[in-house]
Amino acid sequence: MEPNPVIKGSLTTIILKLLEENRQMYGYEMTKAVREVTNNKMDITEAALYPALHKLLDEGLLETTSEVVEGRLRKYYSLTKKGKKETVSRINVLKEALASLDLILNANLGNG
Amino acid sequence: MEPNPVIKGSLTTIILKLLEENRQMYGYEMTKAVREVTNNKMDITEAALYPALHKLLDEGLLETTSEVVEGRLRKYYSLTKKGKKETVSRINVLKEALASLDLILNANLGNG
DNA sequence: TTTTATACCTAATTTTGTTAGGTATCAATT
DNA sequence: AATTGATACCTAACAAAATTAGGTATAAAA
Repeated sequence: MEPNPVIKGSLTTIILKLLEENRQMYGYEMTKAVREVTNNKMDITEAALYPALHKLLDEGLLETTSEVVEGRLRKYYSLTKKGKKETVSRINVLKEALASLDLILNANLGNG
Repeated sequence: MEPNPVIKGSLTTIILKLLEENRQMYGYEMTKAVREVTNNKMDITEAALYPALHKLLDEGLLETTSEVVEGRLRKYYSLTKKGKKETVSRINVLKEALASLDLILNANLGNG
């Protein structure tokens, strides 16, 4: 059972959604959370995740605090004020896009 | 009302889906069909569409026949045998990915 | 002591779509 | 007669985003 591909372009919105529901999370935790809620059907690779997190930081949507827990570094991410606004907006955009895609995949498109 | 972004990676599957329900279609017709079923919310640009069609041709999933209708060229695309199989598979993969994404966007992901 | 899980990361490449055009026909408007 | 809008095909340069394929390091378990 190979995991579902991450729908391209949705990764940053997934991150924002996770942080909307959790005050703070670290990267590795996000990968586990996604596997858990999707029953291991979706796997966020770290090679995609970390650059995405850094981009969201650059855009001012996230901020970080670091901690050492059990001898290992954890970099916690949380939404900035700007990030909270943007999250609502991006989730809506994605949901609308998904609704359109559902129309195409499920509607009757035939002429004959 | 700006159109929804086309979810990246879904374009070729959209094309295959259209051709699964219509024996043959030409490119321009596909752009109109998508606008119609999505109430103008999704717009497939021709600059994305034609390269995607050519790629599917190269993969042996589509074949073409050309016609001149009212003085203008129409290049009709249809699914090959291989294309029909692949269509079923790709639609399933996309639907599963969408289901996982729905879980993330709608599920309760919070710990606190 | 080697493997598994945790935890961070980058570089090169590929895939895919966007931006910004181009060509040409036909019908309708000015 | 000339322009505009719809039809109908297309490409080139670029950007965005993920994949492939690594790397480093700690701690726990086998």
